[in-house]
Amino acid sequence: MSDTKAPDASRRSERSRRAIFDAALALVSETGYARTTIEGIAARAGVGKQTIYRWWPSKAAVLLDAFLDLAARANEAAGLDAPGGEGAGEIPNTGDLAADLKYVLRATVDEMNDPAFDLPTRALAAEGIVDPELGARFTEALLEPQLQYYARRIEAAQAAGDVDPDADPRIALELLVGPLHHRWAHRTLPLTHGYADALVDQVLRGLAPRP
Amino acid sequence: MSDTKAPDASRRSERSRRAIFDAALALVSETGYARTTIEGIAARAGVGKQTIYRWWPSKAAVLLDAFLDLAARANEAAGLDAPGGEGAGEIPNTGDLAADLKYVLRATVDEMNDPAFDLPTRALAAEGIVDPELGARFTEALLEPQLQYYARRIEAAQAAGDVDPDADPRIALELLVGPLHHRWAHRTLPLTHGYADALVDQVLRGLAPRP
DNA sequence: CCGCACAGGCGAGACGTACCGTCTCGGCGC
DNA sequence: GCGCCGAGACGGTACGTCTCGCCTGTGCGG
Repeated sequence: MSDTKAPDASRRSERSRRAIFDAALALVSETGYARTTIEGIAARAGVGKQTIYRWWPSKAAVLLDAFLDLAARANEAAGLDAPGGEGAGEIPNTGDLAADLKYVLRATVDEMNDPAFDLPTRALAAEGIVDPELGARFTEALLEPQLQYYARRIEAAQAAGDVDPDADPRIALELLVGPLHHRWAHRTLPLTHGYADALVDQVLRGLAPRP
Repeated sequence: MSDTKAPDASRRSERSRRAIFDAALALVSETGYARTTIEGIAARAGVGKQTIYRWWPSKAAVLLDAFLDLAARANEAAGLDAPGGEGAGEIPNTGDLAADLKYVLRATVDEMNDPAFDLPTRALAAEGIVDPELGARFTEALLEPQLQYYARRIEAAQAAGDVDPDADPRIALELLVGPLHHRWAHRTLPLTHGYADALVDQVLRGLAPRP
């Protein structure tokens, strides 16, 4: 109904799929997203253009899948659930909420300052802002799982009595992540570890249990 | 040195400049930013392509200037001076900080839910995320003046003893604006007046003066 | 203060290039 | 042998540059 024809996924070439991901990520990091073309990806991957058009609706969709594949493989290679990277994992719970959050936010700051992560992420975020469908996939597959880690850590802190049980964990988590993304997106001020720490301290003050 | 040739701005046609702004804004709101082309703007404005390429480096730069021009004229029409935000002005100071902030954040929520504001802003924000030079102009001319309104209102609250004098107004303001932009950009959850209110309440709890 | 001369911005559109998205081939692997 | 594959031709669109005369604002000389 929606598509006039559906390709047979069971006969899909895994070799081509991976080659397209590699080529896409390489071209974006080398020449930038804007100058990366589908024809260029196809040529670099040694693949026919139709093979890309058959499986993806847009250049951004290719890059998103390439990014997800990269994250999945990174997670897998990292063994189990060692935290830190963008594939990331659960937020540590040492019992010191402030320290745990600072650890994670500092890691996020480092990622945002790393061009290898920064450039493709900017391309995807920008496309997602304008294209609701792609943005939904981006949010669902990459952003929201990340946010849930914060939610669970904050709920654990509530259970431990470190955070006001009446506080909304969702708002709390957005208070941590929103300002960081804001500085990153609009480049208003530099992203430093000191900023991450100050942010955590200020937010936590508002989350303290009431007497 | 930077440009091989600099056009003579004193001989510039004001009529063409305005026609280009009008055409750009009309086309973006009618057909969307992605489908808006420089050739289309030129044709709609009754202007040669070269006239656009002579004065602007990119489609996004045209739209940014058109947006700024629109804001400037709106401000002018709104009465006095007070340069800065698109329609905005100084944040009211009724003595009730929470109420004042909720008023402004609710207005921001309304703007973000208004397609006439939402669509072109998304286009500019997306372009600014990817293009540092355009992003800097966007931030400098539109975003930062807006943020300064918050800074001044928060500093006034500090002077009045409603906010901890040790709190950093910059971080405080990002705590208000960051989460809002985050929801807007990534469409994670709906933007409502209730959310704006909850945000203000939570942030203000962390800003209360200490005993 | 006026009118003439001209540099240069103007509308229009031709031009070569790049990439789009579609389509059509054999060929080859599942 | 079905259908995905690599390869690439194809028409279409928009890019950014360029080349026309036309026309207008600026500045000079009277």
